[in-house]
Amino acid sequence: MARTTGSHSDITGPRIRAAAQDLFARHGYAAVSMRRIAGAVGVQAGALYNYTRDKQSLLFDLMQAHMEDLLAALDAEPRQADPLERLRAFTRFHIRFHLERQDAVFIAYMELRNLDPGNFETIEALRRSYEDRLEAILRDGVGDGTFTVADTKVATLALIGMLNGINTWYRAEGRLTLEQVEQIYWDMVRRAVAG
Amino acid sequence: MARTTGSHSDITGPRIRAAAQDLFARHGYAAVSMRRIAGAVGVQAGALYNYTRDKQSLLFDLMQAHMEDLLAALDAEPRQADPLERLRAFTRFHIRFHLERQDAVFIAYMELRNLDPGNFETIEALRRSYEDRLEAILRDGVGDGTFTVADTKVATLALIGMLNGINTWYRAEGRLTLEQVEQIYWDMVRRAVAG
DNA sequence: GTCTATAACAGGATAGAC
DNA sequence: GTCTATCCTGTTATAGAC
Repeated sequence: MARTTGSHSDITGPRIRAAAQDLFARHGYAAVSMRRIAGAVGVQAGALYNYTRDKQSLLFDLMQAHMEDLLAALDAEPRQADPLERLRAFTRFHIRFHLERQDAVFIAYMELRNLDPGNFETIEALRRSYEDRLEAILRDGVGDGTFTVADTKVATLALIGMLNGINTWYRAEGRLTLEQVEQIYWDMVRRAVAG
Repeated sequence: MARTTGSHSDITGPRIRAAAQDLFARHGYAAVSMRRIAGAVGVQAGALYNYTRDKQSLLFDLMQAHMEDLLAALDAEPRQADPLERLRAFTRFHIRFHLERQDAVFIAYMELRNLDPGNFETIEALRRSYEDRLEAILRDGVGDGTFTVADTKVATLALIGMLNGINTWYRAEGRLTLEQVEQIYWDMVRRAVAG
C-alpha cells in the first residue's frame, strides 16, 4: 500500500523495527538495504533516519532489546529453592521464550559479527549474564548433591547449546506439540546432569 | 607481497578458496566483496573469474566440499557393533572433526540462507544424511535396550546441537584440553540417552 | 515526518590487452 | 592467467522542499 506525506511518528518507529527484524532474520543484516526496509514499511529510505541514527544502530537496538527482554523475563519467573525444580523451570522458560521469538534469537546469534566492537561487548555481557543464571542453578545443585557435573561452566554451555538447537527445527505445525518437545528435552537435560 | 602477471593456475585456485573461507567465516558472505577476496590472494578481482563462475558458486563449492568431507571421514571410521561404543565414537569424531574446521563449520551453518534454492537443497540433503548416521545408532541402541529415548529424531538433533555448541566457545589455548572436553561431553551425551 | 534528489562510493561481472 | 578499465547497478546517508 502506497503511503503519502503525513505524520506517523508513533507507529512508524515500531514498524521499522519489526520490518528490520523480519528482513535481517530472513536475509542477513549485510544483505538487507535500508531501501528494502523502507519499502517493507511503506516509506522512502530517507525517512528511516528520523528513527535511527544509522543501520548499525538499528541492528544493535534490536539485539539489545532482545537480550534485555530475555533477562527481565527470566528474573520475573517465580523463585524456587530446589535445584531440580529450578532447572526444570529454566528449561521450560528457555524453550518457550526462544520459540516465541525465533527472528530475534536468530539475529542475536547470527549477527554478532556485524556489530561494531563496542556494541559487541555490550551484547556479549548480556549473554554472559544469562548463562550465569543457569550456571548458578547447576552450582547449587552440585553443592547439595542433586547434580553431578565435572565442570559447571561447560555443562551450562552444553545445555544451552542443546536447547538452542530446537529453534533450528521446531515448527508449530510440525509432528510434535510444544509440550511434547518440552518433555523430551527436559528428560534429556535432567539425565545429562543427574546426580 | 605484490604479484605480477604470470601463470599460477595450480596454486591460485586453492588460495582463493582458502581466502574466501577465512573471510566468509569472519565477516559473512554478504559482507565480503570479490575485490576483498582477490586482495587477500594478491590478484585483481577479474582474475577470480578464471576459477569460479561467480560469487555464489564460490560459497556453494566450499559448503559442498565441507559436507562431503564430513560424510567421507565419518564413513572411514572403524565400524563397531555395540551401540554405546558407536555413540562414543560418533561423539569423539564429531567434536574433533568440527573443532579442526571451525571456519568451514561456521559457514556451513551461517550461510545457508545465502544459497540459491537449488544449492540449498543439495547442502540440506548432505546434512540430513549426516544426522541419519547418528539416528541409526540411537535406533539400534533403543532396540537392544542400551538407550532410552522418547524420540530418536529429536534426540539426534538435541545431541548434535549440544556438540555443535562446543565450536562457539572452545579455544585450543583455553582452560581445558581437547581430551577433557571430549570426556565431559561424552559423559553428558551418554547420560542423556542412557537406558 | 516524509518526500525527492543527490552526493559519494562500492558492488558483481565482463572485455580486451598482454 | 592476470591485468586494467569499465559497465551498470546498488549502497548509505544527507539536504532541502513541502
